[in-house]
Amino acid sequence: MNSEFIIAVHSLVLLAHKPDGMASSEEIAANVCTHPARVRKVLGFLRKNGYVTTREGSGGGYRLCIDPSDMTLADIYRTMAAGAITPNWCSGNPEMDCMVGSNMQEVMNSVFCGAEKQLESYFQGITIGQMLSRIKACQKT
Amino acid sequence: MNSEFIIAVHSLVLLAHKPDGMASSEEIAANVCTHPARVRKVLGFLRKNGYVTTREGSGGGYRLCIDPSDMTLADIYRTMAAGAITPNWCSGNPEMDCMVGSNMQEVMNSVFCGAEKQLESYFQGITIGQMLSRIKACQKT
DNA sequence: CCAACTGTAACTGGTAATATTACAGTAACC
DNA sequence: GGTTACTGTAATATTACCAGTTACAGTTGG
Repeated sequence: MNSEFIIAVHSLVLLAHKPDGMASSEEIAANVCTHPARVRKVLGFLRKNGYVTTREGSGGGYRLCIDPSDMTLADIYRTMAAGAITPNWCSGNPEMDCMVGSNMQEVMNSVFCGAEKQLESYFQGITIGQMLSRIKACQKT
Repeated sequence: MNSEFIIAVHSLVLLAHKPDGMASSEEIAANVCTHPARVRKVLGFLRKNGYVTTREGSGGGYRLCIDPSDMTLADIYRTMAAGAITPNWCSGNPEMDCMVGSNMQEVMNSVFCGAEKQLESYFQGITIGQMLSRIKACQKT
């Protein structure tokens, strides 16, 4: 899976956890363990999709603008990592004489298309709010 | 997805399609569009898992030794690409003070563990025999 | 012995992913 | 109005991974 998916999810959970729902790219980067520039890039995508608002300038940063229980991992997957499990490497070749070799790409494609749908429906069942609950549950033990 | 998974599936479908169920690495490689050495490596794994038998020496090659309708993509996934969708990149750090940053790895891990299971159950419903049927269906149109 | 294979390991080159740097633009605050 | 603290974005290392390739030892049939 795409690391940008991870960064997006982690950032949103962090924002959901903060009392004021706000944080700067530097603060998020320290928590995620990556570079602030990457965080800005990822959260820029999330802004364009309406999941966070940003404020530039001093005292600025990112703020969650959707209820954490209304945002699922499927939303984030579609935004940040659609097609991530479909391989970029292709076997066979449609020009080929052999029936197997010439049609494998198409069949393989339909298989992974189904796999994507399967994965999305799984992610559909997990919200940012639930992620936060799970984290709290970890903490207690 | 791992390209070795693709090569494995393609090779097995090809073997299932051949009347005598047998082919050399060179023949398979030409059909898959890759190098014979890669095919030998992949089919070596399949041999170790009991899906094909090999014969070295002149006139040798690979032969399917399981009924195509008994072999599912899930079997191949577990052999060739287990953990393929779980990211190798980790956010957060268990040593961290913050509750979110310190527990994110564990929670993210459980999420992807579930995703793997979901994917496997999808692959469980697709056999090599069905793949071959789908290819034949493509050919007709 | 020779030819045709498999089984492996090692090396190469290209490409994708991550980290880093840099700087223009913007807003708060004194 | 200047300074400080941010975002937005592009460009540039740097690293890691992956497919392709080569090479050669081992095996088998003729």
